[in-house]
Amino acid sequence: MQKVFRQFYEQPTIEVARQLLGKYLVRKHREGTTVGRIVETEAYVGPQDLACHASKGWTRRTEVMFGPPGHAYVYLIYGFYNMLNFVTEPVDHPAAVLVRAVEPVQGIELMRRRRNSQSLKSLASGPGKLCQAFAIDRSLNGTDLCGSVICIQDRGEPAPKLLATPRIGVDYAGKWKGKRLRFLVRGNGFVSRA
DNA sequence: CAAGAGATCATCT
DNA sequence: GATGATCTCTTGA
Repeated sequence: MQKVFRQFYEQPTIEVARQLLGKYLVRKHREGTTVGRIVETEAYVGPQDLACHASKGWTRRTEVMFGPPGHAYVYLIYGFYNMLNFVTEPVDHPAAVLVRAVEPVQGIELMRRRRNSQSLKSLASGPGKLCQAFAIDRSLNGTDLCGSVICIQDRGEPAPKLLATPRIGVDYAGKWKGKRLRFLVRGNGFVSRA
């Protein structure tokens, strides 16, 4: 039950994305604490990565990615859904890991209420769903992951078996669209898609 | 079950 | 003024 330190996030983005699988996302909120086991992530590795928002250069939106590692990058997509990312690598290397799915562990009733859904599998099996279940929105952009609002716990379980696939929804990214930068826990039923 | 449409808005051009 | 790192619901078989 060890909180992950900042130096974990400073590693190469792909390493962070892989090592996050099997760790626990902890979100503290006045309504209660929600916890999920991370089962799916995607790496957005830097300015040369055409699928990474930072490939467009520094903007107010991507500012957080240019800062120090171990902070949350949260943005709104399609006018509806928030996406939760963790900033990785040293200052001035803009990169992040998108957290795409978790297996609900604690605060399940709270998640059901927020998601208006009974099915355990649909509570956080996708980046938008996850943010809804964990009450994460743009107001949390820039949150320090070494604080108490959002953090990652290593509960000491051995690294799960992985599967690497192309990332979802980045068809516009040219030669980067086919790169296998999406990582899932093999055989886990809580991923957004097999 | 698969496919398609529609919802809705912050951000950047 | 265009455009998404998505999800849900409806349709039709």
